[in-house]
Amino acid sequence: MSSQKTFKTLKKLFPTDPSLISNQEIAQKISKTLINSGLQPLKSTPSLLFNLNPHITNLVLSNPLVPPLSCLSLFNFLQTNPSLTSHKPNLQAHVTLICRLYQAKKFAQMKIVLNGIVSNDILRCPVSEIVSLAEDERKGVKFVETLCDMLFRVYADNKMFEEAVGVFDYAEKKGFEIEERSCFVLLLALKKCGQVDLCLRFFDQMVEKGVQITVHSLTLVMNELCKRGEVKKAKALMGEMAGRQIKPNVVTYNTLLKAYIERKDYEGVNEALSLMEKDGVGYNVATCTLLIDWFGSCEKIEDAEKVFEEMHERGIDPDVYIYTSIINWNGRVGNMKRALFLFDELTQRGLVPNVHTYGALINGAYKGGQMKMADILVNEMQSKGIDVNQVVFNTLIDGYCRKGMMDEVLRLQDFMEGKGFQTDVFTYSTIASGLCKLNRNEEAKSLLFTMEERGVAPNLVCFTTLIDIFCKEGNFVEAKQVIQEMERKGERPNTVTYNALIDGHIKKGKMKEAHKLKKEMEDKGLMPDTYTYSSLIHGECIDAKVDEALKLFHEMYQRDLTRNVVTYTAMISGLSKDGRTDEAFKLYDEMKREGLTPDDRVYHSLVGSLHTAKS
DNA sequence: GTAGGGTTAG
Repeated sequence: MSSQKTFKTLKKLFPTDPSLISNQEIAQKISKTLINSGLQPLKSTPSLLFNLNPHITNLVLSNPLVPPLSCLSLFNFLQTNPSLTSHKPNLQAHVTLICRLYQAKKFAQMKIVLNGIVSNDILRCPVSEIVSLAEDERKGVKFVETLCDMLFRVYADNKMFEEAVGVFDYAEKKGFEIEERSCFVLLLALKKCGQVDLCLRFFDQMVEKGVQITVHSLTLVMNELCKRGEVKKAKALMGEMAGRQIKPNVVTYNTLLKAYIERKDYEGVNEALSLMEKDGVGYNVATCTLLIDWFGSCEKIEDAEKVFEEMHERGIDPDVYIYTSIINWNGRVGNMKRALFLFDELTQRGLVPNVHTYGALINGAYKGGQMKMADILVNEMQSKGIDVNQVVFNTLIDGYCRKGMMDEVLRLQDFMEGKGFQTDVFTYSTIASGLCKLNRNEEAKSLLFTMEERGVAPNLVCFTTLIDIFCKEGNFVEAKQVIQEMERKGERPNTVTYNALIDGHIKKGKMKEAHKLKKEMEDKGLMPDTYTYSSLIHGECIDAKVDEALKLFHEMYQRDLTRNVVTYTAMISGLSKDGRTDEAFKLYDEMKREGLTPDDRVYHSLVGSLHTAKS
């Protein structure tokens, strides 16, 4: 008897014993079942799958008569059924199924199967291996290209960045194109994971390899450059890309504007705005919000209000973001009446205030010492179902710090921790500065010194507070040590830090050292601000160097720095003491024209000057 | 798909 005959006889004798049937036949049987009745019979009669092996699985999956989605069902069943662990689909099965799904244009499912490969330690393999398994299927170049693109995205989604770049390199070498859209997915994932270096490097690679960059990728990268302080580079990149016909849009300009605004770079802001105009890029509501922030931070609330007003003329609808911003700046300058009016207006417009909006109002109320109003707002917010969050707690703590109610502060801190919020870096610096205001410097210092042991790393503000304390004590050696320590920890002194140093030196009569510090900060690219100048003007006036003070006073004008009550007071009293009464009164008028309210010190100086006036 | 809102230091 031939072996074939024996086989047939045996098959007749034992028709249900699948071990004696060829792979081909088993595959046929499973395929037919799938075609005619779907997965259900295989589920209810698992014995049909007992003799399954990788070859059979692959035969079924590649059978063009079995619908791709039926293949997928079988695949998933094998993958998840605990009694079939020995039949889990292998790499070839994955790739075969991917080919079938591609033909059926089931791209989302394709991606899920690919995801199964890359997230499985046993199946994961170089892209070339997947491609070579797929190429056997002879589906053409377009398929392999799509496969690479998709694999690239799947790696990006899984934060497997090196692997993603590996696919990019492979595709590039093979002459395949990875879509810009996919590249953007990687850039975004890298950004979200804080992998900024890799993000910037990959963008360079995209440019180098001729990926057709879009304004979205460009803007994302510019934003990352700005965030790490490389604003010039961001601007240059924008110019370079404009040369390649990639035109910046309103979002790109907003990104740049934000960077300049954060740096208080007056020239930068104006340059960005005029570039927008030149390019014919109109403002949107985000641009207006940025401008309100810009004017607000320059203490130019009227200009901020003008932006808000003109927005309507430009046909831009306000949203809750911009309302929150304008409410915030009004609250900060103590105009709670206007802030509350705007709050009503936003509600009437059908906009819904959120925790940010209430936060701005509450902050304004506390800053203006209106504790009752603040408490009412906190209750109102909660009654609307908006919970007090970490920021609002810190705002409340700051409010009580400003009132010097330190017992209440500690009670709030306990309460906040009881609610599951951490005492964070804001809480620490707020309490420390509260203690300073009460001249409890030693307690403030010890709080700032010990916060790290309590698990919160001090930041620039904390270090600056500490430096300020030492400077006020005239302890410049300790202050320098703090600077060294903060720099070791990667925090660079900013304008406020320098202001603390400058003011400390001035108070000890060290004008020369103060000017040296101003030069040093400018060399580091830090902009002296209203505080820097006010301190220096005050120092020069005390030194009776009124002309030096006036020089600084005019320098402020050239730099478009706002002169506040403190600046004017220092200058007016300097002129008065020197007997230059006319000039003093002229400044007094100018100050009032600027909308500033002179305080008692100004009057005192002016009256004093009338007695010492030079004849 | 990229950008804008509330908290801390003088």
